[in-house]
Amino acid sequence: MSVEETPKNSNFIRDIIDADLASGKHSEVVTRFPPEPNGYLHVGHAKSICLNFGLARDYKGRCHLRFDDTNPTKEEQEYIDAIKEDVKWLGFDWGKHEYYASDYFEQLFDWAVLLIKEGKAYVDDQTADEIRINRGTLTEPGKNSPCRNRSVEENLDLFMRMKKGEFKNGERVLRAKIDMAAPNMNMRDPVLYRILHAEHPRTGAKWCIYPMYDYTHGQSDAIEHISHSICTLEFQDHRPLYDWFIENLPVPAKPHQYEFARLNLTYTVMSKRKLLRLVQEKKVSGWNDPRMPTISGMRRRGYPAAALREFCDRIGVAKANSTVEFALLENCVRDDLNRNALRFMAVLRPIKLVITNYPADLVEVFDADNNPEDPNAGTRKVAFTRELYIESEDFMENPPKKYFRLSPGAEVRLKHAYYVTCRDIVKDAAGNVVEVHCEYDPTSRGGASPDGRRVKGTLHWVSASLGRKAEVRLYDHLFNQENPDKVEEGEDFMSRMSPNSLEVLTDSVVEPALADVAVGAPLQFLRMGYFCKDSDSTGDHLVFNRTVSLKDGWAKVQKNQPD
RNA sequence: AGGGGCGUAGCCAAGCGGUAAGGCACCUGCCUUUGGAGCAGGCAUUCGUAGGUUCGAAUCCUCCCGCCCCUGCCA
Repeated sequence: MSVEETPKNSNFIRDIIDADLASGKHSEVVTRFPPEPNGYLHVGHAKSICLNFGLARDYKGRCHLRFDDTNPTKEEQEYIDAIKEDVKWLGFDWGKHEYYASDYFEQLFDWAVLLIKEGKAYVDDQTADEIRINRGTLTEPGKNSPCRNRSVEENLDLFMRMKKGEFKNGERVLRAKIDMAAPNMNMRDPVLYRILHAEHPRTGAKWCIYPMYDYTHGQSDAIEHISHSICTLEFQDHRPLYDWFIENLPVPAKPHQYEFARLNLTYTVMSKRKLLRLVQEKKVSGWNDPRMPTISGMRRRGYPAAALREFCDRIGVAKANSTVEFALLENCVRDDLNRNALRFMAVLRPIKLVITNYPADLVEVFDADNNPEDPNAGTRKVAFTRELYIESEDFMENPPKKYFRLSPGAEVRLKHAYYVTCRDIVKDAAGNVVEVHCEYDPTSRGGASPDGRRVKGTLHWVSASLGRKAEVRLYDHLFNQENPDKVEEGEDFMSRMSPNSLEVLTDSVVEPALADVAVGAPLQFLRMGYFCKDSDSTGDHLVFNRTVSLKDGWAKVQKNQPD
């Protein structure tokens, strides 16, 4: 790279790291991705994963995977397993650096005892309501707890008894003694420990008091010697508290927290709480429903991991709240799939096409390229017969201007095969066209004619007798407006769910070779979009998910035409 | 005057005192056995607003305006 060239992924965090490395403040970069295992990861987490692991990769440092498991009432082993699978699938490797905040419970407890001994923490007997009321408001200072000046001995005794399980949930908490009048609410004697008689996925019944996030995160960073602790904007106000613990405890390192704006995407919601509701209220089939913005949903939908990584690179990292258009994500997906998806022909909504001058018993086999973008992808054989299926939208009895597909008298090319001209149509009693009768030009074999005449329309097709039946699932946005949270008084995002987010086609017909493709492998159904075989497929029932449609130039032509 | 942040094109986003990168979207052409892909071109006289400093300001200073976050024993 030439010196005057700007690094393409420049962002403020890289600037900070460059400065820290140059000044000698740090000699290596150690980051961490710290999910709470209370739900599945979504594309917003992908941004954080790519940022943290990407920094570690580029600066030859390391990135830890650390589960923030301090609240056993919400966390589950299922989520831990799913998170690990998703990070791996995204293409990142934490090596041996898999940690849990719960690994540090003992140390955190000892440090809490130290704070008590130094008069910097106290046990509070107030109820949750009393604590809330006495915290004050944004414009008024809080009131000191009546327990604030307990003796060290009494605090120690009470805290030990909390640990031993002598009190019920909510009866007491341990609080830091900082400043009830601080303008930053986080500094008004924050709670360090609460009593939770709950089984923890990893520590079982060992503890009945659990540390709060604020008391846990920075110290965990320090224990792991994290150099740059990166989190989202809403934690900016917590940074003074993060620093307070680092300054007041004998921690082995002094990590620093930096904040960036979380990802928002149009036409979807991005909070685990809301996604959990969609799952619990059965609005979707599960966390990995292909319509979900979860990493597992996108994987099942057929989004390549590389496309997600590319997306995260392209959106950048900054501090301004922003909402990225879904179209950018789709562009990344198409860009990857165009290069890598194997092409096949599949007729989603079939209508029969009969070639009246083609022998009834003849089967011709043509070579079809598997990927015109990649000569190394080779070719496959496709069988051509007198009766075929074509896409019903590829025939119009009374076509509008610029429609260059099939219509009475019009000639089109059947991809890889022959030119055919529509000579007749057959309708049912209701007047619907059920068959299109054509004549083919034997000299156009392979898809080009000796006279070089121009045939603009090219249609995909599947042999009626040799094709396989298939179910095809078409997906659209889960929500019908860009920002699902922008609702009237008394409504919430659930009221903006789209009724058209899933369309199931049960009469599709596909090339027989599609029976053998692997679940999840990237496919393009010519002219229709990118697809992948779904895990619901069985030996005799094929199911395909539409990953994303192809860009539709015809739709644009129609849109820009008056009438 | 409660505190903390942020305002560069329709959407992201570089830029860090020397005269507005890049991507997506959109628009034009060309090309095409996918109306896909590809190729070429277009798209901010101006950086929330108003002043100031300077030979020179998106970059520095001041005022104002707008938006986001914070009163869990969630993270």
